[in-house]
Amino acid sequence: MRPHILKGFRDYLPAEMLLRQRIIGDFRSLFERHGYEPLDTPAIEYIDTLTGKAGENEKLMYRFMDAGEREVGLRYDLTVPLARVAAMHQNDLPMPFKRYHIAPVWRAEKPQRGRFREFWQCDADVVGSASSLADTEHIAMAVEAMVGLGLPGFRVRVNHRAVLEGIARHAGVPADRAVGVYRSIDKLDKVGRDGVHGSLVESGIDEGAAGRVLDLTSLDGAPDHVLATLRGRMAGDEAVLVALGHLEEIFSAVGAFGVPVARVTLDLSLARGLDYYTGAVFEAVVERPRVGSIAGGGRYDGLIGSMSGQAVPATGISLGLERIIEVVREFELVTVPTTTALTFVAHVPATRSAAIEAATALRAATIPTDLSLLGHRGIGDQLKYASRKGIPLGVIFGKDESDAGEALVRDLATSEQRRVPLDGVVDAVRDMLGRDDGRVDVAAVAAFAE
RNA sequence: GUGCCUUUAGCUCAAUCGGCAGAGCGCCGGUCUGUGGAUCCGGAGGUCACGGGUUCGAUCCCCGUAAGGCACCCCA
Repeated sequence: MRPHILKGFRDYLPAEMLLRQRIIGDFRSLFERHGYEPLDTPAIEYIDTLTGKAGENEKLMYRFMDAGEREVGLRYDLTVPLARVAAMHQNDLPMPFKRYHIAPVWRAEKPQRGRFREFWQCDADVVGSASSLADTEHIAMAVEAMVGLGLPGFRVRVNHRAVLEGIARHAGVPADRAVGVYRSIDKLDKVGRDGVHGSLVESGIDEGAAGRVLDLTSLDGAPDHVLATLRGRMAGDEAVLVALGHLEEIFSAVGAFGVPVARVTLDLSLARGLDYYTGAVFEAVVERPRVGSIAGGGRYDGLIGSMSGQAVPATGISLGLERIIEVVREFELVTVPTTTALTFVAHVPATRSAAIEAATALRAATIPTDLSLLGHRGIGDQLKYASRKGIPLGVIFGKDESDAGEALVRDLATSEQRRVPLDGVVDAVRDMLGRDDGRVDVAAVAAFAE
């Protein structure tokens, strides 16, 4: 049988893994810095748990029967499993419960750049708080994640489901047509006013309603100004006024988190697909490369209650690892070492024991050390191998030095070399690594001023 | 899921208007007699994605499959 890999699934070779792990590590520390706790859940859930939440997207769900005739599915996102956990463990989780979850999810999409059938999401959610502060913190964390990596040109668009519903209602769109309307106006960016108008009319919305929807959703300007305008137009619609209040709180508080405020915009055309959203929704996008949204999220106050029977408010954000990596690659924002070792211990047959002992001492000192497996070949070949792998330092056990109870510590990039006694190897290595530990080198962060 | 494009050595790409496929880089070996990334010499490696068809003969034409990509749909 010839080796094969499924469409939309990938192997991650070491060079790729080192970059992925670096970024995952960044996100994990970001989440923990904000007081979120780790959670993991099974890849597979009962199909009942997964269905009825994501609307039309469910056609992309991997579902099958397990060997015990149970109908199961691969998780489609990390939010539904969280809701299940929250519903099952309510009494064990002090509310508000803040958790992060970094793990793969599966969707049977047609693959494209930045779009895979197996991909990783990095989620942070708060369960048990209806406060807009939770939503704001998530937006701020998304911005911080992107600023931290130096992503140029990203924007976070923010909207509110109830505002969207209010707009449709005020425009005179029949309730059963509202979802189609959201879908159309979501493309405002892409197809423009005329395009949206056309598709609205085509879907059976009358000209007047289509015009009113467009007038409201394309309101432009500073968020507080737009929100004030909407307040005037929607006076008397209590649900909308409450929602507008939430948006006002978000926009007035986000600056205090230290994020560049210009990156966060109110966009009344933003709809977002997943059916479970009930409140504020957000999405982060970049113009280049064209990989769609790189993060998204929102409030879903009804989801947990649909499983436990007890209403629990919740909100969260999801960072799309693969798409963010696409941007990082496009602009070469992060360089990671090509290998894990910082030193390479070379030796010849006569010095093998001394080399093993030195490697053991280096490892005990927590310096990642590659003990040469090429001791039967010349020192030159061994150093060639080490430098090809990108290991910064070589520790060389030649016959002469070894007889004198010494070894050579060599900087493989500059060829600078020190002869040190055996018990001084660890210190010499530490010292030479100190100047350039060969590790992370984050490129200069792009300017975010606007 | 729909439409279109792509698929030649490990990588990036040539060529053959249907007649036994090439380069650069990389890789392996040697040279350079304890230490490399240079030079020089030599070498391995391709069922031209896979399966069928047309043809005396197909990598090149036709059909199908797979993977990658673009648009749509949707989305991280």
